[in-house]
Amino acid sequence: MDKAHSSRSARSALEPRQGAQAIRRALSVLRILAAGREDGVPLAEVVQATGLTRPTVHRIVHVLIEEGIVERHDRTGRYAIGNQVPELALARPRPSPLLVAAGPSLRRASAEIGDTLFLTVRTGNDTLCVDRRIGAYPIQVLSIEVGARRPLGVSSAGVAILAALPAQDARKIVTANEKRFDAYRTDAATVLGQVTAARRRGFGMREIGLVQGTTSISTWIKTPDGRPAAAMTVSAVRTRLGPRREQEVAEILLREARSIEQAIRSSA
Amino acid sequence: MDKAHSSRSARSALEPRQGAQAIRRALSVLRILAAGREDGVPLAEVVQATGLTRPTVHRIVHVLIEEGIVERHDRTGRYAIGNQVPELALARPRPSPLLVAAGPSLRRASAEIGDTLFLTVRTGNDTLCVDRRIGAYPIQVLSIEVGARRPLGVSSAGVAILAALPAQDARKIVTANEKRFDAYRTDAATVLGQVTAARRRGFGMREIGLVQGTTSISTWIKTPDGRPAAAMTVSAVRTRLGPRREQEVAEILLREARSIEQAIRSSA
DNA sequence: GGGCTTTGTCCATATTGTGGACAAGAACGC
DNA sequence: GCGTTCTTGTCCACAATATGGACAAAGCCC
Repeated sequence: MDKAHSSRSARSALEPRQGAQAIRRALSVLRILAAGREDGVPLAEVVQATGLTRPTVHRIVHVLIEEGIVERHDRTGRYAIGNQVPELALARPRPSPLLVAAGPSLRRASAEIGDTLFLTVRTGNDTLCVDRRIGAYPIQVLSIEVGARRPLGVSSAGVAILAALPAQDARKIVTANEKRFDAYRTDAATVLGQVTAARRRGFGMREIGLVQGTTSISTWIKTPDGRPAAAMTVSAVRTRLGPRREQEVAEILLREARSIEQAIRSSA
Repeated sequence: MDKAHSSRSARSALEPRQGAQAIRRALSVLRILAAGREDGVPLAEVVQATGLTRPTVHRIVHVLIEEGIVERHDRTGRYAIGNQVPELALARPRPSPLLVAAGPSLRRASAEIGDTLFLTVRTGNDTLCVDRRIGAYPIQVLSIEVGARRPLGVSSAGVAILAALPAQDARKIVTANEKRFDAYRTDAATVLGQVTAARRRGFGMREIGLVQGTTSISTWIKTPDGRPAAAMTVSAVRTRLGPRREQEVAEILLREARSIEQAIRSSA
């Protein structure tokens, strides 16, 4: 084995470092729990989503409870993120630069479009909704809230982000998330199909949103290094987004996505 | 060994569960990093504060970096809480009941006293500042910000909380934090002395605040189960808090602390 | 009360994580 | 420039730690 120069250079990029299996496992458990938000997630689902064995998940979860990182809801038996997590988060007082950069664009687009607007970031293999703006139109799709977290691929935002990634990376993520797709009634093949379509079209779309009768359109937002870090999404009841308006909305989103990318570049 | 009924009953209270050393260690590292806020903490200080060996801390920290939980500032080489922590925290949307319950009291006390007011919670062996209100008086002590985290015992809020705990628990915490006191130029004996004084007096006080020339007064706030969970603190330049005014301010703080306790009880 | 699903526990085992010892940078002095 | 002292980073033999198969208990639904 060539141990000569395997260290320094290759290390930072390829994520090899070992000697902490348990810590990594605990974190993947936490990320699954985060997707369950206030209500939490039953143990069996964590087992399914992480691919770990039940005793292992059980042990991890209960240690995290003792440490205050996880809570168990007595009524339901579900496990959820505990209140020490926000406490740790207070150590980072500044709002993310993306949120700052996106502010004006979200305001403009929301006023112009009138339907609900979402800003979603990529975090690992998940999408995470970090901002939501309600529009002026009387029927709004409010199912997704700030903090909502889903496997990349199941929402139109996730599809858009996957579409903007190198095809190989996208495929790797979809494979990694495969086990979690069942819970959202989709599968790897469907997701990959939507990604290809989005790549061709230039923006992501789900004609059948996660909520019945809604449609979503998403554009990706890239950081200066060319990697998609977020997506901007409009969701509306299906009848509001016919072919004509779809094109119109997409153009606004594309324009504002470019404007956000510009704002990030000049803030860095 | 009596394994008969060692499980179920004793488990929840006495924190025994094992099989996750590495996870616990990673968490204690995280809590130290949280105390470093944006600037972070040098590796050596994490080693000192946690009592772990350097290779171990190094390994843990770097795995956490790969996972996005920790960041390393390239200029300084210091380690800090990473941006995935706030992302996980988004899973808990509700503000803590304490913050809600304390709102009106903080507003009243701040208006009445005119000096800077802090709400500090206990989290494990640390105090964590969760709210700050600036008063009307032109000289304000602003050194402590929301998110500031310190070992229980080094601030007047910490002393107040320790004073309200059973003496034995307080001593245990002080011992656990001993290694971290150097960094704040104090030691276990001094802290225990202040705790005793606070217990007699009915409120916590530091004549020489963490910042030169300031004085702080803190009252503890107990949850319905009788355990002190937080403290309310006034900080001012020393000359503002002579013996007469000290008594006056303490009375307001004591009154509002009871009022917060009442509010918690009725919200639960 | 019998089947079914989900959660919790035990313990022998080897895999994982440990930390002593060593190496490589960085910051200072002169 | 070249020691000196600091902090950070890496290696690897060893054993304590975390693992997961198998079993138990607790709910839930008919």
